[in-house]
Amino acid sequence: MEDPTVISGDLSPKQAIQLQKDAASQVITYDDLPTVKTVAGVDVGFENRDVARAAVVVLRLDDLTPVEYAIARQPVRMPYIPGLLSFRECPAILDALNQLNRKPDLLLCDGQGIAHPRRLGVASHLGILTGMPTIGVGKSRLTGTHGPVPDIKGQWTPLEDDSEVIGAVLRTRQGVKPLYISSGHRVSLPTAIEYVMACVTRYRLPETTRWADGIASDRGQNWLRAIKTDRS
DNA sequence: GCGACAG
DNA sequence: ATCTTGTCGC
Repeated sequence: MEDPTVISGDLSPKQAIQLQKDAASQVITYDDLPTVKTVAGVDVGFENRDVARAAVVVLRLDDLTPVEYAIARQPVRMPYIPGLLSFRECPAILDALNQLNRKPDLLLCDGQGIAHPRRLGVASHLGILTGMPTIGVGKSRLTGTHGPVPDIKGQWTPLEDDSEVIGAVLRTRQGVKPLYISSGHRVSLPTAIEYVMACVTRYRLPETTRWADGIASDRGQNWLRAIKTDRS
């Protein structure tokens, strides 16, 4: 393994796991990010199981207005294996990110950050690959345990693995299942929670994720015409 | 050996 | 992730 972070071609599960162990040591879990003016949401949808469609939507943090988006389609190379999600989705995401005119200051990814068996969920892996600050926003648990979460918007409970805090189980809205937040790269857990809440309005998912979901999935056209694109 | 298991 | 209608609750 020359560069332990590169995803080149198809890897066997064993190779992928070894790469994760090597790359995990490069993850930064303290705050090392610039002033955040724009936040992007990234998500991947699938067309007929064999084509991945990644969507990246950049929003202004102050009013959560979308300012730019990009979509990338790529043939699927790896199957979905719990713990190895990034190898399946990152190629398409990187492609979409490269299409942006201006890089966002922060990335909110669907899936875990360091709340992962080897501390390298898709958000952390994407952070290492791009060098960008990232946060993991999972809709369900991959690993770790936690106590009950108060049913009050903004409240959270630590997610831990062997008495190590790897994330937070956050109630983004009363009466709905909580979200699993964790540091991706260059963002601490407290800061991650703050930014996620800053992107939440009246729904369970932050606006970044809602926009990316909509565009990555089928009815993307409906969401696209709602964006006043400033691209040619 | 028997579960658990992001999207 | 994706397949899918109506329905319960604030």
